[in-house]
Amino acid sequence: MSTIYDVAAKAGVSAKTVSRVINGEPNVRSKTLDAVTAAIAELGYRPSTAARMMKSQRNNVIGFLTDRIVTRPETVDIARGVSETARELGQTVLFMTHSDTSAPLQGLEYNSLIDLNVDGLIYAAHINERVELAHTKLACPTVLANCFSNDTHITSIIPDDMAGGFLAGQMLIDHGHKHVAMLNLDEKAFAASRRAKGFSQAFAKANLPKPIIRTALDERAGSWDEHECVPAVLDTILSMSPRPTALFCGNDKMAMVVYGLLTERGLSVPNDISVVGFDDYPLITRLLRPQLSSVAIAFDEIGRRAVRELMAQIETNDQAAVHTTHQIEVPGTPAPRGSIKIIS
Amino acid sequence: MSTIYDVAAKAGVSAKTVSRVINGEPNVRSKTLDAVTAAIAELGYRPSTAARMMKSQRNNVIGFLTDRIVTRPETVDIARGVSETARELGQTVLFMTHSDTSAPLQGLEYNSLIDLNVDGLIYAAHINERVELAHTKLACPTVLANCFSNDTHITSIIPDDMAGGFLAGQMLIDHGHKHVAMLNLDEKAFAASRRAKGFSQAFAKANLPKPIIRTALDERAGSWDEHECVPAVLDTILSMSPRPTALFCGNDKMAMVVYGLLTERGLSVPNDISVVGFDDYPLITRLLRPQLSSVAIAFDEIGRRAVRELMAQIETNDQAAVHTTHQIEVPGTPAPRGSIKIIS
DNA sequence: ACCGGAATTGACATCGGTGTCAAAATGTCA
DNA sequence: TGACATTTTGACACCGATGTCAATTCCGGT
Repeated sequence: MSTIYDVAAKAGVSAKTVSRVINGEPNVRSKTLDAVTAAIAELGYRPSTAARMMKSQRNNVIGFLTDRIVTRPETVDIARGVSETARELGQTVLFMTHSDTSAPLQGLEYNSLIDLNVDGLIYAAHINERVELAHTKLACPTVLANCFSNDTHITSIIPDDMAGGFLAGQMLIDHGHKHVAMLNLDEKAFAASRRAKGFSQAFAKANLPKPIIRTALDERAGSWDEHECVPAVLDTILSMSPRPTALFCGNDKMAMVVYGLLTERGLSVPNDISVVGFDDYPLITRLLRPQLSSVAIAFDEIGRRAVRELMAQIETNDQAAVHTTHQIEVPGTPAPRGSIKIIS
Repeated sequence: MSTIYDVAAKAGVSAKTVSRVINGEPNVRSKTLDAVTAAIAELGYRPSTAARMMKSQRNNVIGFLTDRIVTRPETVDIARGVSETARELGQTVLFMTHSDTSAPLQGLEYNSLIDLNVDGLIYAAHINERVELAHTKLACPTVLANCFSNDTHITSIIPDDMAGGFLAGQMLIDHGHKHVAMLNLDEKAFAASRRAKGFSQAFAKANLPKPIIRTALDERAGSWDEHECVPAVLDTILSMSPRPTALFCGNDKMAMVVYGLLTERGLSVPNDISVVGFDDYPLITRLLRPQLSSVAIAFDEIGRRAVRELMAQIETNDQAAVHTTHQIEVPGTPAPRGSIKIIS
């Protein structure tokens, strides 16, 4: 690999002048500029990032730390948004996944990122909930994505689950549904409870009866379980009278399970009952028959906002001040499809 | 951030001695060692990677470039394997996704990685097929994951699709199936054709009739299409006599669509017909009812092998030689579940 | 041709480490 | 205790870039 000195020698100028050309500084005679440019092209020269880093202290590298990458479309989409926006802003992203998820901003991977001298860090969780941060003083500017902290100094970008739940409800109301039920995830979880709340609000606002809301939580396992809880709760709902005309599931995965259960019970979607999911995960919503209606959360947009917020922090070099709103909510979009029947 | 000189001053030794301690070099008096260690601890000193990089030329960083990260469980699993193995070997991984997928080892992201001075590079494709490499001379040691090149100098780690297809066939044979059909992806694609070939071989080896193999390819779109092609081809297969007792789908996504189509036609899985997928993508195989039988490809293992091969290359510092086998095939595992009926 | 001020350019120090090699300290044995 | 081998340590150059500031060149105006 050729260095700035090779270029300087070849162009018959000093290293500093080459440096000027590279960085587009003014006050370089056009003849000199041409000679240097030619030498650079001829040698295939690229400035060493290492040396650059050492001087400037700024690396143009931001870290992206996530609690889980596997099977989590949320984090993948956030990562894509981060990656694209970072590219636009001339930043490089260093992706890492926590091996030990017990503490968000600690551990091997966190230290790796700090050691690599990232200018800033984005921490993304696979589920929108509050995280406990051990450090009171962070090692670098930090933005949270899809999770939040009670520390008001830290900016976080989260999906607007309440508005999302509202949209799901509105979608059903728009199709003429009046008596509906929700099959919720763990209602003690932040995101799930907010979705349920928004869902209810849509019906309240339309002066319709309060929807039935049930949780399919396995108390022991701490999560919903497609083998026992969901079938049981589903049967309870189906046996109600009047039977709800539509079912809002806590997320697309649960909706997928519900499709199978309804088929087993001889009920068809949407003729016998309409179904709505949440997340709009294409692998599920597009491949199910009929296609599943859902509410899309723009996780890539969450990633984009996170990068922009982070860069703003890095540039002002002042984490504490500036931000009046330290919690930014990104809205969702309704995606109505064949799984909702129109009731006239 | 404190530097090696701060530590040296605090410990009352020279910078070089501190350097010796950090790198665990021999010939340091234990008293000196203690003093330096204490000073390091007290100052919370961490060596600057930038400065280190500049000297050593080795960064302990490897690049991971992928053609697509979105909705592709394959690449995600490869990434996980890479990430974990790299950690074990003390390497840091720099993840990047191609913005322009036209050429595998070119473009903005490729240059970023090279500029950041990665010691080596892993290129992962979302589909196992041949890639055309523009460079004859690579900028750094490179290993391909889930794709391969005709250049025998380049090591590639790929799934054994043929053996996988064989396993799918064997799984059906073990359950007593004799007349079966395969609903294949694009048969001109490398992976798809190999799966079909392995599938046929299983029946040939068991002296059973050759399975029916059909492609659900939309010629214009260049890929299979769940709205027209799959239903049409499925109907053709279902109207055959004798009707096949089982259906091997080119991948799990197609199997998921087939579930919906069979339900629409009043057929139930597995009582009326058995279904097998490929990839064992948990989101699909576990959530469908009945759970989908599939063949799991250990993509994380592909990632692991890729890192190990890459490190071997970096250490011998000799890309061309050493490797007699430049193409390593990772086998799959059958995952039989409720979607296969036992025929006695 | 000469002068002053602005535009260009280059010498050199610097960033934070590591390699080299010589100097200093220590240990061993007669 | 002195001679010599061995261990331990530090001074200094260097990696490849950029910031500083002084030296040089260029230019128009007299």
